[in-house]
Amino acid sequence: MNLEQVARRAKVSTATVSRVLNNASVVKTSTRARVVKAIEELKYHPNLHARNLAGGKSRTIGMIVSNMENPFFFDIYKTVESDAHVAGFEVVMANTDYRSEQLVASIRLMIGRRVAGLAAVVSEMEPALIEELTDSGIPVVFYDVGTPRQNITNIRVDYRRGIDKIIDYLYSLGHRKLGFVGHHAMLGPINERVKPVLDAVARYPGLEVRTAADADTLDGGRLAARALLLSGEQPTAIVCVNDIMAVGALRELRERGIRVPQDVSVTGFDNVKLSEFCYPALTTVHIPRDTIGHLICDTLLAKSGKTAVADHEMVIDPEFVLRDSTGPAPGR
Amino acid sequence: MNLEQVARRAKVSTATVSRVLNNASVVKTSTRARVVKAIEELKYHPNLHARNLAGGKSRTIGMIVSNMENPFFFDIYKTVESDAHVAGFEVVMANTDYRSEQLVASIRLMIGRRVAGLAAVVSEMEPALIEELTDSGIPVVFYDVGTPRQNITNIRVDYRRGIDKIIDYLYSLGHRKLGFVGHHAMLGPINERVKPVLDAVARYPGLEVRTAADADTLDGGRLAARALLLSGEQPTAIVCVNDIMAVGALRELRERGIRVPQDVSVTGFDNVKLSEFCYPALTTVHIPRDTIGHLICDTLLAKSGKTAVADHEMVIDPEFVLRDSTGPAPGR
DNA sequence: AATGGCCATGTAAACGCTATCACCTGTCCT
DNA sequence: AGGACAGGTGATAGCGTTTACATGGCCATT
Repeated sequence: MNLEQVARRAKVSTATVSRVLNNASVVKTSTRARVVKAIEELKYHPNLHARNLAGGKSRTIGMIVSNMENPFFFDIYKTVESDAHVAGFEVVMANTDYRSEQLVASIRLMIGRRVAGLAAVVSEMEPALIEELTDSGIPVVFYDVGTPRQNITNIRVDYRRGIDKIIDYLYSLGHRKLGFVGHHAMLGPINERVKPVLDAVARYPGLEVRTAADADTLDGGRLAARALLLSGEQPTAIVCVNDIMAVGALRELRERGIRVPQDVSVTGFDNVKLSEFCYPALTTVHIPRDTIGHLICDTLLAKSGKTAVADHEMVIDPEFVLRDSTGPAPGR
Repeated sequence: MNLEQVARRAKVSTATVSRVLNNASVVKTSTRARVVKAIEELKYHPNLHARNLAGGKSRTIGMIVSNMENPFFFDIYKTVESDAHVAGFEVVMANTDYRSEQLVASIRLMIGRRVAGLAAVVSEMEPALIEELTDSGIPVVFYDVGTPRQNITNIRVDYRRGIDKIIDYLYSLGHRKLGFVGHHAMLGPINERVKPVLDAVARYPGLEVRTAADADTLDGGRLAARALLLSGEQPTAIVCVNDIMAVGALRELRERGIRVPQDVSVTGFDNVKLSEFCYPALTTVHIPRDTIGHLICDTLLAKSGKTAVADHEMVIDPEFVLRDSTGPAPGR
């Protein structure tokens, strides 16, 4: 089951078998045929660990995401994987579920695997970990977190602009009492996701917002919406941190007999496929996951190859998408 | 960045460092402390490839799924991963997207990685591949495909019973013209998924069914439903191969102004979380993904350990779940 | 004081590959 | 005829670990 046995059977040296395996074209056709035959007869599968060890290089890129359950992350993963395959790379994925111990474990794992590049599409990242990654020398792309460094490239979405577009629109429809549904990963005094909402709200006279947070799932969205509805005055619009939670909110409203958008408007974020399929279809903001995926791959593969790609930081401007879940504030 | 450097720095041999890394308790506390210090100072991360090579064992289990986009697969993955972590194993996932070349590549990859166990949750599997896996000696669990062998365990869902329950119910509500929405992976003369539908239909006098197939996605469901609606007489009920496609179908009906369930009933399969959150909530059949995940892990981890678990084949009986997407046939 | 054991550690041989270098044939030149 | 050269192949030294096996203290036993 190893090179040597194949070599013996094909009556060549292990070096030659290795050449055949790696498509080095120097092997004579007849020899190659003998080797291939031996490989098949023995059902030989090269040991990837040995290969990586000996070769020193990895042809694998790692990707760490916060919550694969949210199609947003999967969409990115999918385009990264497909780009990577084209370039002859594999990608191994790790899901942290927003747990920071899991993040640490995943990063260590990826370093241990000596991946050729690492994409971290996660919402939180401690400085110590960033340090660890910097020192590892592995090319890294962060999405939405951290700052550019030596071997670290950043891709971020102008979340603030997206929120502004949503709030502008809702304000223009007469909404004055807003609710914001976020997820737990964004708790804390001043959060990347909540702050823009608060700031946008502050720009308009008479505009108010209350926030609630829960898990980044359908159920979480539902629960957060319920919390909003149960505490204080009913908002006329609920702004959600992403589409999944918005779909959860939609259900809570429906079951309470609150009509969307007649009684309450709801907005999502990301423009995940599901946002078109839920009822009513979500007004949301489009984040181009495919672009993000391509950017990640280009960066990682270019770095592991020759020169650095464009810049160390790129920001994406999201686009407003109007659908059926929003309408004029009631009584207007 | 390797064992030797750490050893040098801690003034011990590489063997001792290795012992520290592997928690062998024979190391004197003071020595251990020195080594740990050196490891941290050097930010040393053991090379997993070298480890696997030298150790011969892998502590990684592989999982291959057809379509990670469908939450059904993700749910299984998630419980497998969590069980595996508890046992100190990693899991690497591969997504085939229903492409058989990709399946072949993924299997080869897993064998190359010398995984400690492999879960194949895919819809098609050529005999040659099964052969390859058998020979590899890796413990394998198949979901819904193949037959038990030497090192192969099977888990299957009694799909037929699930379908029977759905069709019985629809028939009792007066439905006589059915539509079936399937996905491409199940094309071909007699299919595992279509056959039970045809058989069930054949049992009832006056019951008819037309089928359509498309991709296993929200869009696919929508398109397949459209095909059903556009060709021939409008069915009074649409049975879908899974929840995702059913949600797609729901949208198509909604946009055509066809009311569910007043005009047309719709059923799903799997009882994915989304089936509660779509509108109307889907009548479906529950497949316990967590049970499947546990079964997979138990089997794989037990095998790689000591004795074999229970049997070589286990079948799961799905449960009918009544919600709002089904009702009496129109005019009855 | 010599013997035996047991702990803690060191030495070195795998593990299965890749990659460098050396070697051997022939060809083709001069 | 004698080299230079190139294409094809073999030998072998790593790659970074783990894991026997060997070694050396040190204490308890006789």
